[in-house]
Amino acid sequence: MQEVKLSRREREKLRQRRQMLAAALELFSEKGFHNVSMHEIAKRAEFAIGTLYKFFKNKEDLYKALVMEKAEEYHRVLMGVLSEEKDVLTVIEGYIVAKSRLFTDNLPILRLYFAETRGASFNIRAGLDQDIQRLYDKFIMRLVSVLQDGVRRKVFREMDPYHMAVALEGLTNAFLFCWMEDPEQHPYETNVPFIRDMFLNGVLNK
Amino acid sequence: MQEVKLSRREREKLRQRRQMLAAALELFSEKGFHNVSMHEIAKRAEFAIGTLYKFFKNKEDLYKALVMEKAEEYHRVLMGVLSEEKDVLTVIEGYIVAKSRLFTDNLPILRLYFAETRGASFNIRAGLDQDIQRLYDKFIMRLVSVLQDGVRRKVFREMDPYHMAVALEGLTNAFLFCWMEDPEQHPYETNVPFIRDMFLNGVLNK
Amino acid sequence: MQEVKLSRREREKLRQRRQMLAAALELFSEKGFHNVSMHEIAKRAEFAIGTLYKFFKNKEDLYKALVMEKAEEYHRVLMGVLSEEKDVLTVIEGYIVAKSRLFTDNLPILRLYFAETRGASFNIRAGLDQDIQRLYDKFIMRLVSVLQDGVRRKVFREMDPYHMAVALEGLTNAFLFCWMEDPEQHPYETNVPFIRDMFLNGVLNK
Amino acid sequence: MQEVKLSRREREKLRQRRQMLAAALELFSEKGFHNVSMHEIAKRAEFAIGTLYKFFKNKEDLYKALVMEKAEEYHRVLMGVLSEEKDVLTVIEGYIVAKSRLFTDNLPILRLYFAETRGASFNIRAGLDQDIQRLYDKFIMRLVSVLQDGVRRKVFREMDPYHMAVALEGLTNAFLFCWMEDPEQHPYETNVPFIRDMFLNGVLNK
DNA sequence: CATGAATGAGGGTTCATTCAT
DNA sequence: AATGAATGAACCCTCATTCAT
Repeated sequence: MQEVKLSRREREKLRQRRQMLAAALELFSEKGFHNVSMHEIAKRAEFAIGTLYKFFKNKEDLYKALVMEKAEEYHRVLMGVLSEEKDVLTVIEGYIVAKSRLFTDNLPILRLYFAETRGASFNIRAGLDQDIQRLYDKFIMRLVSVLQDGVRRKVFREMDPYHMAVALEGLTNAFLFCWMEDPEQHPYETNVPFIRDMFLNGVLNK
Repeated sequence: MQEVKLSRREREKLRQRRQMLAAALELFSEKGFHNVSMHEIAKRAEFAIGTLYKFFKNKEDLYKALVMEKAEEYHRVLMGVLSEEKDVLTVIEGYIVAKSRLFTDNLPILRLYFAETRGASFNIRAGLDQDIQRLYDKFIMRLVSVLQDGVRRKVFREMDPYHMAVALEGLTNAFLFCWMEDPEQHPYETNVPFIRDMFLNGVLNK
Repeated sequence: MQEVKLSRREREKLRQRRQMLAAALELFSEKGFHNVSMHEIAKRAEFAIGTLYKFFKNKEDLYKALVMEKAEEYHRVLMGVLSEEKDVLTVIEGYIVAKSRLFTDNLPILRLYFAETRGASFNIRAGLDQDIQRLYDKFIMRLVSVLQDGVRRKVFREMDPYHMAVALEGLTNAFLFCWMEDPEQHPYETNVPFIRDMFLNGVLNK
Repeated sequence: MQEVKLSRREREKLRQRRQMLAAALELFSEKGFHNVSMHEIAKRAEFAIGTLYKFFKNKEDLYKALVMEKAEEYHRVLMGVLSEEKDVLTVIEGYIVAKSRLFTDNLPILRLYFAETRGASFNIRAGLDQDIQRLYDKFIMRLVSVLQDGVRRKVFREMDPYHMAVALEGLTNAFLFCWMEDPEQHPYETNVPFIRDMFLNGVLNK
């Protein structure tokens, strides 16, 4: 929508920015934040180092932009799925499928994403943590409300829907981690139904 | 037992080593591997930088020693629990309890532990990854064999025990992460039974 | 000739490089490789340490560049003299004169040069040794062939021309060392004819 | 003579000192002054580092002791030869032979010796230079007086005997350097007569 | 406005030397 | 007297960032 309004100059800028972020993503996911230099990024993106600094005020800022951008994309996709007006079970399955696909399509960013949302996020000083956390909390709240709805409709047992959400997150992440480590051995097609059944067995009203 | 044999000199050495590792753990878990300097660690441990290098031949070695030491301790504890000669359900519950306690008692090291066993560890070049991975693989295999036994005894449904293990890991980790982030909100006492029920509902033979 | 083509930028670069090498030469010849720090060189050359590393990838590289540059210059000059189409005696005398002048004009580099062509250069790990050695070997072979020519033409006695070359080198070096240590006492004007006579008395056909 | 007076304690001390110097010589001549650590020397000599420092107040002192000891030995030997009551020609030949033998027997120390008396002696700060220089000057003066005597006796031409000495030094060193670099190619047996003839042709009265 | 040369703080590491035991 | 653990100054080098062109 708003894209219509962009001048040629602004579009060009955006293209350059994307190019830089893409180069940075490649390098960061290959070698990690601290093992990549700004010069390296500039070179890979085919810009001068000074130009890089015109777009991002420092290395941390670049990193944050990179992770946030992807986090927002994920957020958008997953929130979209959770907001569909379908019955709970379909929504849940849809969520599992969508998340799996997200992983499958974006392997490189995932290490970064998890490095930040989970555990090992001391790479980067504060700030980023909070922004991502906020996004993630919003998402969890949405998931909780979907599950709560399922409880209200007696599709699920009487359980704390927050716990249910945590369980679902744990199950999906665990299998997707397996897939990340060895895609052949743990294919998408086996994981998705297994996660779904495992989850539903734990929560469905008998 | 063997400690009786240690000379005063050796005991002193061990005490120093522990002091250094403790200082390093504090700093690494506060700021991450790359944001901590050897000088900083030496200072916090109250030794000269040269003394630090007498104990650990370089920064990576120190880090590896730190993480491996803890990993081996966890491995020992959890393997012990999984090897008890009790019925499967008791063993599983015992495992959940033990893992919870391990987390509860060792919060600082956990970020490091997860940074290494899970995804985002480009912090350290190879080597460590592999050693820890090997330990973790061994543990998973033990867990798989416990679950497989449960399947054979018809306690559990006919399911791939590896998948079951992944599911159990996913559930425990997810709840323990929650606890890590906000211990008050997600107390140990609520988490353990929830994890257990969630897991068992998914796998028990009806 | 080719200098005409250099852009202002390139000329500036060259000037800086020369400045750094000059500073390094001063310091190295004052205190030796190991007693000079890169910071010291940078400071004396009036550049930041980082700039120094833009030009030379490490300390050894800088040292090697310094020594090789001069070695090549000497090589060029002396080879030139030995290649002139004159009678052997003139060429030999020309060589003695040229070598003396080279010493006289480049006192500081000489200690380095001798440190490398002669004996005591464990300062620097391999590599340089070989490159310089190769250059020096080439030069000696040229000298040998000049002397051999003299033997063929019956100007010199029937002697091993390699031995003659070694003798000539020994004589020139010895006198030039004396001059290096005390230029007043052992002036160029007395040394040159003495070296020539001494050498010729040893080799001339009577 | 004075050794008779040494107590057992003092003899033991001397033995230790020699052991340390021997270890240091091995290491220095293998790797050069700056690439050998005091710990390394202590270890090779099989003493504690502290004991090393009881004998030599610092690394430079150890180095100086090492080089001076050998220098004095050489000095003694060569001065002895030059002081024999024989005719000049025999003395000169004796000197060439003795010097050759000294080289042949003490290859390891030679690189150090030349590093200090010639050219590349910035390894060590002043002090050593002067002491060795003084010794060497004494020796040269002795050589000069031997040669002067030859001139007086009309064995040699009317030449500056100092120049003659320098020439003799240059010739012997050059051939001995060749031998150092490739002992097979430049054997002692060919070098000695060549040096003698070369020198004598330059100086003998016809 | 894009560029990339220049900067220098700060990191990991070594090793000569001291001193309590 | 002999020891060797402990020290910390100083080294080489990297890289995020700035700014004149």
